[in-house]
Amino acid sequence: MSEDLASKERLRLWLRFLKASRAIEAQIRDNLRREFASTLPRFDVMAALSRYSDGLKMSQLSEVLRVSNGNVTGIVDRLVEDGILVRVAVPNDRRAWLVRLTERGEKEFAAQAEAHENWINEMLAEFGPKDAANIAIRLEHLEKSLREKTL
Amino acid sequence: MSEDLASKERLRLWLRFLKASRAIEAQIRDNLRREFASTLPRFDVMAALSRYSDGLKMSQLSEVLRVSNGNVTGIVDRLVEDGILVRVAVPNDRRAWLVRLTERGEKEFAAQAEAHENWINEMLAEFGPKDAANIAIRLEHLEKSLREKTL
DNA sequence: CCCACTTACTTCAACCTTAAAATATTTTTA
DNA sequence: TAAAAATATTTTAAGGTTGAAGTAAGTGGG
Repeated sequence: MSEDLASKERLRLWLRFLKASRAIEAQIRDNLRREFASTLPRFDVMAALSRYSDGLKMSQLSEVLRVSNGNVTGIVDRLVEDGILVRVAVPNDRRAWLVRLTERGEKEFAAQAEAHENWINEMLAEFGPKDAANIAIRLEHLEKSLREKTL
Repeated sequence: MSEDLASKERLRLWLRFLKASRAIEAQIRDNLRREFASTLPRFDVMAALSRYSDGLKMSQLSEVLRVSNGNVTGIVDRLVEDGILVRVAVPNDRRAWLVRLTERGEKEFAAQAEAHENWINEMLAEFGPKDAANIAIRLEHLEKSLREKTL
């Protein structure tokens, strides 16, 4: 089983994949910290909410981000403290909260998102638009097949 | 700047890339937890040390893994408690420690590494050996160019 | 109506992570 | 050689992450 050559090549692929992914992520974290005094998880929450202007319930947010409920609680707590988000009560269900970007949060996210796109554009400069599109589609397939396997 | 189409394609590529990478990583973490009651950072430390049978100094370990010094301290502490690693004093330098796998640590790592290779092999089954090799090389370039940019 | 079940969210304990400060030791320099 | 600088590591504070346990509120069958 472990002398299978294809298996070794796939392992090698994964190790490269992980290394590249971590390098890019580290750069983004660093930039967010230095230029916006923020973090990637905070950015992720803002990005998710920017796509839902009506807001999301806590559970929907953790679903979208694929992280645990308790995790979202902590990040949202801090973003609310900072005036980036608001929690709004949901009519007819006193258990649930709707979370939305504040006006200030929207402005802040717009600035961060533009910078973020530029960082990526520079880091992935060696990929032409066609290459980028092709690989993106391939990765989409991979991610989908993984999701099916994990059902 | 942000209406550049290539930029949008690269951003899309990065988001797919990150999603796939996180999905694979999550699966590995889950498997490590369930089958070995362990974690990915612990696995990474063991993997690094398995390539250096003479051991590594703490600073070398954090260099190889590209994580902070303090981080390595905590993970190694726990692995030492569990009998997976030993800290050995370095002659002529009382500041430094050499960290090595114990015999038990080596056996434990061998078992985990084999399982790990099999998990990857299944998850990346849709990549043939040639594809895997090609993409791996491409990612190696990417990672190298990122490292140069960050110098 | 009420008791069991489910749902929405928070809290908790343990671990991971970082940057910055602290400690201890070695090396360099004045 | 004493003081300063550099090196090796740990500690600390703040945040992120999870699974599991806890709290509160809605839902439904008997």
